[in-house]
Amino acid sequence: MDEKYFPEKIEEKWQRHWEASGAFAAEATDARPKFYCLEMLPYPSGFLHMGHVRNYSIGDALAWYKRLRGFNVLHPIGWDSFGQPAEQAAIKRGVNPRAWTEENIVHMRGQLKRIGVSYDWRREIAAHRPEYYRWDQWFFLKMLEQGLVYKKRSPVNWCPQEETVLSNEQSSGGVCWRCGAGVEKRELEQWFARISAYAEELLEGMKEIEAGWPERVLTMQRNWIGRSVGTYVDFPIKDHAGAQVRVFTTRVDTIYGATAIVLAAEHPLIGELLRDSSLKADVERFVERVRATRNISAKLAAGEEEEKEGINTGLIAINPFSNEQVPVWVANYVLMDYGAGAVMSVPAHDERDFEFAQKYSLPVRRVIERVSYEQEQISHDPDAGLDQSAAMPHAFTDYGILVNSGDWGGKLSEDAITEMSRFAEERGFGGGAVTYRLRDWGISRQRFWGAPVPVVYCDGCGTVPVPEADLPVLLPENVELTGTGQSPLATVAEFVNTTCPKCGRAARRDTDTLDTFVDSSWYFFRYCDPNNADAPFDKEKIAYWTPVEQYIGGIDHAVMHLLYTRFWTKMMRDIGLLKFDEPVKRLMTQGMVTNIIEGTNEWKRMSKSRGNGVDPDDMVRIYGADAVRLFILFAAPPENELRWQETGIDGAVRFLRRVYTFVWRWRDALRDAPEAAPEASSFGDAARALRRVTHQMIARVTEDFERLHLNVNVAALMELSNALGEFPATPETAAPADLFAAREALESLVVMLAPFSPHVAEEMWESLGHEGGLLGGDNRQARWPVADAELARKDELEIPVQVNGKLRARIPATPDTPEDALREAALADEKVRVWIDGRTVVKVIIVPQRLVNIVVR
RNA sequence: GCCGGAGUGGCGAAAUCGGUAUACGCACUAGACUCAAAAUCUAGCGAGGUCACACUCAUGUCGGUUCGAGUCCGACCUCCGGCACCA
Repeated sequence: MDEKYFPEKIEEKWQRHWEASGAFAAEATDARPKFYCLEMLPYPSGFLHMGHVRNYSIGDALAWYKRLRGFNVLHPIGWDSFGQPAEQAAIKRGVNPRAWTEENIVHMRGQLKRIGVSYDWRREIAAHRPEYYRWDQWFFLKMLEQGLVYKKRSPVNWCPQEETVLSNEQSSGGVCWRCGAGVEKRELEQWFARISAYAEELLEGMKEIEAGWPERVLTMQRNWIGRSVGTYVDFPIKDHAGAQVRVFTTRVDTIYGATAIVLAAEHPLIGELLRDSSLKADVERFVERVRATRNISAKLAAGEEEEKEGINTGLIAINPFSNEQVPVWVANYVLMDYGAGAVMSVPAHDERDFEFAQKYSLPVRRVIERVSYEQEQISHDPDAGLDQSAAMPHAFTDYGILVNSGDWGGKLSEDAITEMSRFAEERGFGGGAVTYRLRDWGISRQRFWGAPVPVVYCDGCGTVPVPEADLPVLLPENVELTGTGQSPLATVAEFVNTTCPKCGRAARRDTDTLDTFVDSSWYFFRYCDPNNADAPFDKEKIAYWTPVEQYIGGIDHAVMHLLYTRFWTKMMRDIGLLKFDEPVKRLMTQGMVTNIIEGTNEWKRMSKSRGNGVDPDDMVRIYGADAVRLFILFAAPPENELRWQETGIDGAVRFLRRVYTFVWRWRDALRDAPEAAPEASSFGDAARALRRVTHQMIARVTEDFERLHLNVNVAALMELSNALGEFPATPETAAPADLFAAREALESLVVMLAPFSPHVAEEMWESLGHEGGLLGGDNRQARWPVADAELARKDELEIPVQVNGKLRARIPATPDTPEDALREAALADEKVRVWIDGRTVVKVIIVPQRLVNIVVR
């Protein structure tokens, strides 16, 4: 140990020590309790940014804490190394995506090591390596076998910028999740994973993780799944024997108000039923126009709503409840892929139908009234007192009481919905139904830099899965990438042309690759057994390590990665690979790291293009990794936005330097400190006070670690350091009991500092006379200090005294002062007397060890 | 529009249960050391009020419950995030 704190020297030394001693290596054979601490794996863009540093500092603090508490901690890292940026770099700059990716990984791995994150580097994985992606392909085949993956032609989201299909989750809000371009609709044949089959379970499963996941992530997933309970009703079509239109509604109670049936433009019945109609041409022209405008959702992205447009098909549907005849329309506001692709239009009770009816002068018929006293009275004669001629200014969408609804009049909406639904079922023209907004996950991409879809097309045998033994289907080298919107693999004859695994004749390979979110859906299972060549992982090993105790990452994956991985886990359970339902017990979503944009007062996420980025390497060079990490964890609670202010790092450096100086000053004297705690009576007031703070802070840091209140933890460490600074004994004059108290405080401080600033903590620990490091080779033990509640207890208290809830005085007491004595002392206090003299004391409330409140009148 | 979350000093923030509001840090001010600066150390730092006390006010606003509310309940305001023709 040098006299002065030189981070660069210390940090290099301990990084080497950790690597050489395997300090962070974990095995599934360990007898200690396990803890799986996971951070979202980075995309190897080439450079670590402050958001990464924050993410990994949070995870690392927890990993260190758990290790020091005696847990066997799995803390791995890897690379989400397939994906667009590599391909874009290839197209724009002609680089080789594999070489580009590998170089980036090398650079970023170096950066991570310089920050000193405690990963078990032996477990490092990268999605773009065949040893990894062959298992993506393996899962694909398993799912194909189970019918959980299928191919279908349908309108899909197309990013014109990246020239590929996107899933619904990746085009949420009408824009590409990565590049922000407005997404178009295209009709294409694509592979889908049947996530919708798990909609109910994904919703139900949230109960299990509710306590450990942030409310907003659960809410976002709940909304995304979009469960909706309603009724479907079949409307027969007049003059077309057997033909009928199915509609879905959550408000079957309003069905007597239906004045039209409205179909989505893509509805299959349109072509079928209009064959002989004179309106055929008009309707078809309209349908074409709607489809064309749907291709551009940039408007949608801007939050604009399209104007409702429709056309009457001339067809007539019959309301099975009222037998009324209503016209069948086609309109742009009805979506084909939700519910039944058709709705009953009830202008009086639905805003959208109302707007549509206004435009096309469709009748508005009120069938629900607000429940009021008057309505109660007329409920025997439901249609009495209704002014049907009165124009409604807008739709009435609340529940209420049915009117003008045949035999159902007078019923409350809630009851009518249940009863009418049952009625429809009994009569065979409908029934209760649950629909979900969640649609299947499109997993094929027209891109090069991904895992090839392991499927072969044969003229004789059709679609043939690649046999497991032939995996991996290798991504070819040296492919020219032009970015034309075609799957680049289609241009590689040696790749495309193959033989059919079934009949052996010439056949063609599928030229799409898998969504990178497939890679990230199961990567943390692979960490448990990263080199397995026979299976994605050994079942026993993942049974030991998973589920993940704590997952840490950005909120941006709330309904992408975090939904897919839950689905993937359930799928793996169903094919017998594991035995639980939810992969992640606790989730923490860290806040953004922002920096001010020069010349403004706007704080925005750090980014190179905005010019407000801060390079972690620079910060480490100037302040040291320990100070940077400490500052990041101290500056704000982990889930809040963190505004980058470099003056704050100075504070962190000052604190580390102060602690370092304490160690330097005391280290020699402490060698003479007694091993065991001396008699209680031998401690002086100052030593007792120091021990009190020490044990109070141990208790606080330990509790707050469980809640990840890391910023408060750092504050507690600073308080402990302040207490050490105020300790009047000096190394030269200290009595044995003083030395004991000082060592206890200093060692507790050093150990508790390790999760935040591990290098300097190791250095100080060594300097205090300990060998082998904090996680010590053969000497693996739980070094986290244990709080002694007795020692933490104050022996002299100042009890606040309130009069009518207002603070008026403080009286001295001890923890065992009896209540009677407290009451007496409070009532006798001079300052209190001023407020109670001449009044009647009604009662005195005493909260033991906390306060006295005198109630007077 | 619907669904979530949050409003506390100049700033980042703290306050398991309702029990001394503002811990810890940053910035700032003054002092010590120094020829000087930096670094370090010491002290101060919610607002009003006072020589100093006392006292009054203060956790977005208004009301309620309670001996006592940053914390619980009701209404409202503002900000942030998500979804968005989902029938």
